[in-house]
Amino acid sequence: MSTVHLVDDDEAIRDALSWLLRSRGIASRSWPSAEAFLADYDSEMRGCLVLDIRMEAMSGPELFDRLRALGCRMPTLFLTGHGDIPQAVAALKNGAFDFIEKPCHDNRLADRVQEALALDTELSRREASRLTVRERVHSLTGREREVMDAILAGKLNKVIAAELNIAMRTVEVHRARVFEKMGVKSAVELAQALALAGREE
Amino acid sequence: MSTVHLVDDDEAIRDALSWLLRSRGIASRSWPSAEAFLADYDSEMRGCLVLDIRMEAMSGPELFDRLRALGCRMPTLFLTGHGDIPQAVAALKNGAFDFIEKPCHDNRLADRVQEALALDTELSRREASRLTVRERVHSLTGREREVMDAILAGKLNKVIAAELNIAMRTVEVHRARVFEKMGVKSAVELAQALALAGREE
DNA sequence: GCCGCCATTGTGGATTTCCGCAACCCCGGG
DNA sequence: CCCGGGGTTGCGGAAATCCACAATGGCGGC
Repeated sequence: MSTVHLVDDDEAIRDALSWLLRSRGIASRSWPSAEAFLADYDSEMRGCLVLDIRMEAMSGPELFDRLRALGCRMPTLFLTGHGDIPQAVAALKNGAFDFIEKPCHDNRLADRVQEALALDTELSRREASRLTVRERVHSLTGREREVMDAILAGKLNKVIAAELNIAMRTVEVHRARVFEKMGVKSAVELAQALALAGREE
Repeated sequence: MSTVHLVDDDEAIRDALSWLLRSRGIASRSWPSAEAFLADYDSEMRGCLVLDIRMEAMSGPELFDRLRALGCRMPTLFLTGHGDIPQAVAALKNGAFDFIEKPCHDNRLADRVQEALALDTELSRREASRLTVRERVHSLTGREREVMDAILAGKLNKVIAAELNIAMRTVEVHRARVFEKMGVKSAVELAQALALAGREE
């Protein structure tokens, strides 16, 4: 699953890199162009990206932007032979994981790739738990969501009842169902679950 | 308060930049060397840093590292005449706000400076609230902290009492004092206050 | 030795929360 | 027309929280 996705139009480089990675026990797959990769891209892909900056037709940064637009969040390393500073700055500020000049020490590159893979693993874990919470929130009915918001605002059931113009008993029922659907046992856990899932990107 | 702190060993550049900023209504102050700035540095300073990369004696990045070690978190823009990519990459990965080559469009630089100032304002706000929470936590006695942790773990008073081998009444007292000292009225608010202050850096 | 802070506990009552049991209304499908 | 889901409500009781009032003991500092 955790794979290095290599996009470079120079076959010699693709081969050299995939060999280097294999020697470290890292799986990789290569594409000769941005277009080719886009055609194969699947949001389930896990691992990291290693993109050449200059390629015929679509460039590495452009591919990166397209992938981001598609929701891809894999850590991305850019490789360049003749890059300039604005390019590097733009890439990093756009969220690239690294920007490396060719040629470079094999070890340095492989190390960074490994860090990128580790980061992806971590990000995937967080993304998964965030997704779980989102799904659960989505499974709530409208009324339940209203009640949940009020609970998170620290309001007492009686206050919530007054605000929504319903009986306290009804609030209790919604409250119980919110806890049940969200998989928590108390308001504190609910707050923490949402805080963890909502923030910290 | 919000001031641009300019460090460059070229007086002409210092003058040009401070003039440019003044024309935008932005206050600035200049230093001719990293050492001079360090001597004046005060952790209360607010605003952003604009550092020249290459200077006699201490370089911009080195100054940046020293300041970080001192707790300075002001957004930092690096200016360079002859920088290379690894330098730019290293600076940004170290948390620099931007890395700009001289010469550059005045507008571009001034715009970025303004963004940096805005970021500092936002960071200062968050830092302040985080500090408040930390102080409050610090004002808790040992027992109160233990009880607070248990509350955040969603435990019932009776359970907490059993774990700490004390009467439930005592837990209630601690609980009340925790809420009071932390400035919240419910466990939910407590959880949220800590979640906001602890995470999201 | 007295004072203040911290930790501790008890009593008793007002308030809230949590729940099982039972219902009713409305509405969109099959 | 019956069924299911969503929203609603009542009753009543067990359990928990919240609090005012009251009090004891230890410990470090003046």
